[in-house]
Amino acid sequence: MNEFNEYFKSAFTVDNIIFGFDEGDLKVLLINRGEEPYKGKWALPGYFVYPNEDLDTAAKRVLEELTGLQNVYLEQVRTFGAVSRHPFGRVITVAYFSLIKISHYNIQPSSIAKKAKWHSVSQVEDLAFDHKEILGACFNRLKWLVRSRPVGFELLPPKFTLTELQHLYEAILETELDKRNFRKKILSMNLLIDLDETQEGVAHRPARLYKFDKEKYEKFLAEGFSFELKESKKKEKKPRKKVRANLA
Amino acid sequence: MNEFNEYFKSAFTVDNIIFGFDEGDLKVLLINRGEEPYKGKWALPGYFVYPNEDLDTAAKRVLEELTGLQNVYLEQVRTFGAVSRHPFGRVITVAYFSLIKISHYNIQPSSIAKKAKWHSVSQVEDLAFDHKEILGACFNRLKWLVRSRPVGFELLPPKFTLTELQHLYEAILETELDKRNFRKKILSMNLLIDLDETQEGVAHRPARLYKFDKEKYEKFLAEGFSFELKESKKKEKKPRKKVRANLA
DNA sequence: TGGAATTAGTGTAAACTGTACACTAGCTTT
DNA sequence: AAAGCTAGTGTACAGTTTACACTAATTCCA
Repeated sequence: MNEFNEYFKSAFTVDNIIFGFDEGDLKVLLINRGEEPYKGKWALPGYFVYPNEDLDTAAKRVLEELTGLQNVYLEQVRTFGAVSRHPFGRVITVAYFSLIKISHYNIQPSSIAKKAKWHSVSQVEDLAFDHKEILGACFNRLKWLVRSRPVGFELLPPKFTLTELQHLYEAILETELDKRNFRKKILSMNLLIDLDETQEGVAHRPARLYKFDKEKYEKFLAEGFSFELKESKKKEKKPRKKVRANLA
Repeated sequence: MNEFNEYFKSAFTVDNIIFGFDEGDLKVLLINRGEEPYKGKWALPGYFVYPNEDLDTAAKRVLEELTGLQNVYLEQVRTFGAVSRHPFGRVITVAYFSLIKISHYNIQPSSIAKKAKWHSVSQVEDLAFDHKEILGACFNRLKWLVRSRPVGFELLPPKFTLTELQHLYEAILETELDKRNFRKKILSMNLLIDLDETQEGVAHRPARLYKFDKEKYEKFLAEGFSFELKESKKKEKKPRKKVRANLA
């Protein structure tokens, strides 16, 4: 297999876009570049893939070195490999994103982590390389994902209010949602556990706290449910005969 | 930038899964491997990415060498890079798929193309490497895609009947569809041009022929319409005030 | 040549889902 | 005790999806 290394000798990396949610805003962790090219610019966290390391493993390593976090939601998005995307040579990058609970994030002692800072996704401009495009692709995938599966919880603290959850969806989808319809829909998934607790220290009526029923969700997944946000656990109303599937 | 080539020196390839539609069945073009490893097994078409070649370009090259076709629908799906996916060394592969009109395909004179053969997607078993998994990922993406955008036409000849179109959707979605509902939905997209022609040489009532209105579709896309299959061109019924977006 | 065979083509009603919309409840602050 | 703030709740209408069965047009064959 000596043709290996003849055709492709360039650098191979992963970028791991780290999303968080804070102050009602979707955030992304960016690194201030300390070296050329693009010295001083903000860039997405990433690193080379080691020869004996799977891609997912490399992405997790990037995350952990930056945040100390493990067991985090991770999604591969797309691979960017335009010939001239790096001015110093050919670099091919597999883009991932991670969803973390920003409250669990502690700045790490590594030199790279010290250069990291949260930015509002909506205000990011002018990143190094083609990182703006990569961020856009990841953000779009996240938008799609949040409509398809209950991943929003990955970004919230374990206990949250429905209003917080709604603000999260609004931040990701970049739209306003109707409060009553949102609650109806979310509660109809039957994946929230009402903790029978309320907020404390707020200067108004305190809201109920909920947590995500991860066990139930994973049971559903294991049973092969596709689990769109659409699906509602209805109680066997009129079981009308269904012989054929239909579109959309 | 001498760190290049220190971390990652392995092979970098694209696979391009070529889908076609024939005899009411979704087909995939597979190559019979003439060499180790997996000699004699069926495999997905793919090749190394050249150093000065974009990923999409490499995928198009793979397609063209095999089929002679250009300007074909191409979609990047996912990158496969498990350490041990190739027994002879580290190989990272970006998986693409292409949708071609099988009637336009002519066997090419190259030696590789002579080893290519169409297989029913539903009957594929036991491919080389992790190609079964790659095929599965591409097929799933195609399923999603066909519900989101009118790409099915890429797989049909320029003139087709509604029944042919329905069979295509059924093959991709692996389900039966209701004839009347399917027609209603497809026609409500307003993207089919009724050619005022009918089939010839069939032993029953001939069906009307349609073609896909590509110009109209591209105009919509350019205007930023998301264009889900769901969208129907309704004629401004009761324009009820809408102040807020809602979920799903 | 007429009837059998085959596929094309068509509408409606009921169920379900999505959307718009406004008031009361409960807590804190002054 | 009133003002300020956010939580929490239901209903009606519009739109979409689904189930379902007969007539129409052509060829084939006896």
